[in-house]
Amino acid sequence: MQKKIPTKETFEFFKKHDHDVCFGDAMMEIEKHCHKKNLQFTPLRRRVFEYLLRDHKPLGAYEILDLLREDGLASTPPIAYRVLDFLMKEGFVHKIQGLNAFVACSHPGSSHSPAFMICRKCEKVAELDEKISGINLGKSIPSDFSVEETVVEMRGICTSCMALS
Amino acid sequence: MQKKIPTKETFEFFKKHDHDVCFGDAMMEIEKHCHKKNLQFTPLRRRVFEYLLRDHKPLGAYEILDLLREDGLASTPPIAYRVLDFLMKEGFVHKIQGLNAFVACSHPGSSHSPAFMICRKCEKVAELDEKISGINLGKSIPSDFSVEETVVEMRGICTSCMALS
DNA sequence: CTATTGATGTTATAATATAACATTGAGATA
DNA sequence: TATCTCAATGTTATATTATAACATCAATAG
Repeated sequence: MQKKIPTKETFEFFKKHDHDVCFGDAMMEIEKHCHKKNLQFTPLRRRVFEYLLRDHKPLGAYEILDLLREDGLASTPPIAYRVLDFLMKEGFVHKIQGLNAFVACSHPGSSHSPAFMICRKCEKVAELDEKISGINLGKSIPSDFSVEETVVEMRGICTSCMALS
Repeated sequence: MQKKIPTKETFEFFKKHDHDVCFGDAMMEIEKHCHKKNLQFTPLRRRVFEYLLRDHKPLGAYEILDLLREDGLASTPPIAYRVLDFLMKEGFVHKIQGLNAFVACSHPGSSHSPAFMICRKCEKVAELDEKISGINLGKSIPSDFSVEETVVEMRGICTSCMALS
């Protein structure tokens, strides 16, 4: 059992937030999830998830491999892709299609069609869930198509980076 | 000058539509556009655009290169990517991020944040404009991010393919 | 005519991702 | 204990997607 942690608002990621809480929260969630589903949250999986949680910047598979190599771990492509597949399948990591990169999920558990805001300057990413974004694609589409999965990505610039220019 | 062609509804692409009209319409548009902007709609660019217009299936860059090779034309990667860049820049082709593939735009001219419905079975793609989709991301996002570009893709199954199962 | 420019052509390589198979280690079971 | 099984990890090779850098060519502006 862990202490209750205040809900964070996703779109605050571009501002300051308590990242230690954020990090610990996510770790706790994935541990709980894996325990419940009898899945192995192995050192390798933990390590990769840590890289992704460090800040809200997406990492490419080969960046992850570089980090693994620095840490003296195995670092051939399948290693990274397999771990990422696992983390994505369990809903703790998303792929950012527009960047060929991977980012830790900010709302694990909440059933989602995530939407991402990607800052083109700092490259950080914020994830919006449907309630915040007001986006719900499934409901807005024509009747001759049945949606199974959605990708929503917005490129732009975040307030912090805007302030710097 | 050309005869006025009836507006097509984008989401009818998964059903039957008059593809000759559709094709001719698009060709006319791009010719007009290039003439107006004093851009060269060269044989190579025309050929690639034709491949993309043939049906509403997205083509990968290397598929386009195969078609060029079959047609006895130059077919090294930069050829395809350059033409695709041109067609995308002018708004007549979009990239489908989830497929690493390219598709002819269905609403050239209409200022858009396109949304795509991609059938996982027949692999055809329909493009929705904001009015039809009811999607308008720019308006729904938090105030600490300024959207410059959006990617919206829906994977699923179209009526035609649904009917076959 | 020659200089510039945009388009195309060519060679090489970078970046991203997967297939196929080998090894290991931690339970389950005989 | 022995060994079976299975998921995870490790390894080798290769497929797929994309770009960098530079060469050529043809139209046209000066």
